[in-house]
Amino acid sequence: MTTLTPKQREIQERETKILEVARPIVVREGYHGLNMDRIAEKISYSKGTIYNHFSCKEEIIIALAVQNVAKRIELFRQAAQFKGRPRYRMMAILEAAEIFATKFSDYFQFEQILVLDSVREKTSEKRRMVIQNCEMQCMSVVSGIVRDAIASGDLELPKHITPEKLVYGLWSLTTGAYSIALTSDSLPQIGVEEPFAAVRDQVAIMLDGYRWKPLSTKVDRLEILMRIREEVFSNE
Amino acid sequence: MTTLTPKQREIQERETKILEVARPIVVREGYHGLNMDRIAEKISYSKGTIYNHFSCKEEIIIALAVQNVAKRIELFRQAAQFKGRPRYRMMAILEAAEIFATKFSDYFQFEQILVLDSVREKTSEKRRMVIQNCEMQCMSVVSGIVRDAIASGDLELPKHITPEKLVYGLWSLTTGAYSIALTSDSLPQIGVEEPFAAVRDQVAIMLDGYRWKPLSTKVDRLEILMRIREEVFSNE
DNA sequence: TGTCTTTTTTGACGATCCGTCAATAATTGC
DNA sequence: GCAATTATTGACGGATCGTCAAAAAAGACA
Repeated sequence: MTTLTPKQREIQERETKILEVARPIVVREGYHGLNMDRIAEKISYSKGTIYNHFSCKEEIIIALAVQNVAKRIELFRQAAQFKGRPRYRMMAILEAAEIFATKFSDYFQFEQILVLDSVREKTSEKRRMVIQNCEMQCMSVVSGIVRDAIASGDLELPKHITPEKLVYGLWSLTTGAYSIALTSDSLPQIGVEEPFAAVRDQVAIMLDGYRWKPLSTKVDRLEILMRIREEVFSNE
Repeated sequence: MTTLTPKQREIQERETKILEVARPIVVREGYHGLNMDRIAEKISYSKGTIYNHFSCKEEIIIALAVQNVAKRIELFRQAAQFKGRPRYRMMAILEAAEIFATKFSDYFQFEQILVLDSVREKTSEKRRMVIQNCEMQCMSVVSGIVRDAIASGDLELPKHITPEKLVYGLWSLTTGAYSIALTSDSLPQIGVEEPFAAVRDQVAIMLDGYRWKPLSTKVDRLEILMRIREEVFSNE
């Protein structure tokens, strides 16, 4: 199990190497910039060998995405462990999402490519499941916090709204905002200079809409944010 | 100006025809399904002729998007004319966005293709500007409603929050939600069966977070929604 | 070490699609 | 009706994909 023949090691290292070479190409030149001959040349193996690892270039792109999702879960789990009331832990989650969006911004590019049906079609069920699974785990961490808030009395949801719907709202707001911030030219034009700060405000307002205590008006949000950064994400 | 030679008419009609043929291909088979030879065959002209109209296939896709954006503005303008307090007019805007997302769902597919840098790069500045311009007009309709609400005393924004930031929040929330609803498989799995209804709830909660009067708790939202549908969108 | 088997690597190849352009056809102006 | 202009055509060169038979390397075993 643990012992590998030199050959097996070589193969494994080569797979890493392929992804290492592919990543900056996709990031800098997008979907069209990536092509098999180019990778082959860069890693000094023939094209056929790459096809032994990945059945098509779409598989390489989804593999790059897979490399990142584990980090996303890790950040979310760390955030959830912040010592404080559920609403503060939720603020920590938002901070985790922001760190992920900035430090691993590659990921959003891969995701943008992968939402295209014509690309997605060619990827393996297996890798697609890994990504979906991670997404669900993240959401489950978040809905856990919502449930804690309900249990502690800090939050009372309207009748027909489940914790999952709240999570759907936050997920939509943050991913929508990050994707607009990354791709749209209109934002600075309408005077939104710091999209991340703006998102934090919007989320705070949304949680206030739920009357999730303590309300943002009663709290020094900046101070909490600093504590989160120090206590949970000092290494990021 | 108004009179066209038969030849000019033919050319104009052919351009329409190209888009007519291309649209269902892109919708059904995505970016990769669309190719020039196929269009040429379907419209019974040679490939070269298509290149007289569009410099590349990316231009065809952005032209398809352009065909729809006018409708978006129209829907938003209609919505803004709803007779009632600003918050109800904002609800009408949300209804407009929902109608656009359902009746013109093609558009979101085109948009998903067009956010890719490698695709966007090949499109003309001119068509990109048309789209951005429409987007800005829509946002300006919405921020107009926000200003009306402030003027009438129904809404008071926190110090550092501009009407545009509020619009950014709503824009993020709705586009994020629609895009997740269209592409993610996780939604039904976590128990969110009716994404559009969920979005309406989330927006209501967000506006409550702003203390935008009348609060959703004081109002029969369903009744207002019915009135909006009847008075403004009965033809949709 | 030598030989046979299995696994891995290779790159030439066919297929597809893009975008061009010189040759041809149609239209317009006079 | 003829010359000038404009539009159409499809063969072509170029890029890239993914395959596969042949060659090379690795492994098994005496």
